[in-house]
Amino acid sequence: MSGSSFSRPTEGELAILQVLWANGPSTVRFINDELNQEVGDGREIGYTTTLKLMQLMLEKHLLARDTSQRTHVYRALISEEETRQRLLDKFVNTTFRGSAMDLVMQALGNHDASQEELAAIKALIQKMEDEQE
Amino acid sequence: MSGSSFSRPTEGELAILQVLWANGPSTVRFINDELNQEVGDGREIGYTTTLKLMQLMLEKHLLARDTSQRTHVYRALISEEETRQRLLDKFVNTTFRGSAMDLVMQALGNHDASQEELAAIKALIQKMEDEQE
DNA sequence: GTTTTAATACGAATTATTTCGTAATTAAAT
DNA sequence: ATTTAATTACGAAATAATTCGTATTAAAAC
Repeated sequence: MSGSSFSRPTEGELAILQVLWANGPSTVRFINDELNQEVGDGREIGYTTTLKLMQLMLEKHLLARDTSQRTHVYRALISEEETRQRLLDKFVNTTFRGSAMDLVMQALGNHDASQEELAAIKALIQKMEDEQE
Repeated sequence: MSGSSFSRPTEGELAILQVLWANGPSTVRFINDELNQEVGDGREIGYTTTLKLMQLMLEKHLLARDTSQRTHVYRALISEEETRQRLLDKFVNTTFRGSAMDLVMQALGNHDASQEELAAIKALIQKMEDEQE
């Protein structure tokens, strides 16, 4: 299991995947709109820029598309879960020298967690401790 | 506080910073050796490649150097803590849609944590709950 | 049916990052 | 002193990622 070989998505590719994961199969137009309405500096991403990137992602087998209609509908070929895990592993290695715990501690320490969130984490830890024996 | 403006280090730059953070001020030779001895594919990073990158980092004010000796000694101008936090924020936003808790849960879930590590996290959570009131 | 609008395809320019070759310089070794 | 080895400086090539212009085509509006 898990020996696949798709390249890690770049930042731009990831942004597109996020839209697809959040909204399901979508057109280039929709994705480009979504990317642009993320309030920011004012920089606009051109339509053909998004189109080109998605066409490249198609070649890399990150996406597939339905071309039965004139307006093509794209969908993600990799899951959010798998991608997150892959990027997380990489991030832990490069930024936290491989220590996932250091990352957890820092992520916890610098964000206000709600009561519920803390409870969820405690529950997970409890479960891990139970399984540990 | 904290409104500084250094650019996020690239992957290559980060690797160099890691060596400097771990070993303190170092020469190009030492850093290049460290980077290469990370067992891997066999790809060797050339000495001048590392040198050039470090010279560029100098211009970006990521590093400073002591040129009193023929062999220059470089040191990091940004802290590991600050850099980790900056990269972590970015990573949470791009990969976990801003949810640090999602990241924590996934990082916890996919690594075997030792008893001590779990205890440390529990202690931190306890502290946060106490402070929450 | 003609015009307008919107989509795709594709090449190429731009920008960022990494890589290295070569020359010049300095120190060390012989 | 001369040779050898190591270092810095610097330009430029190679690679990766992003961006966009323009031509073409298909549908929709008129």
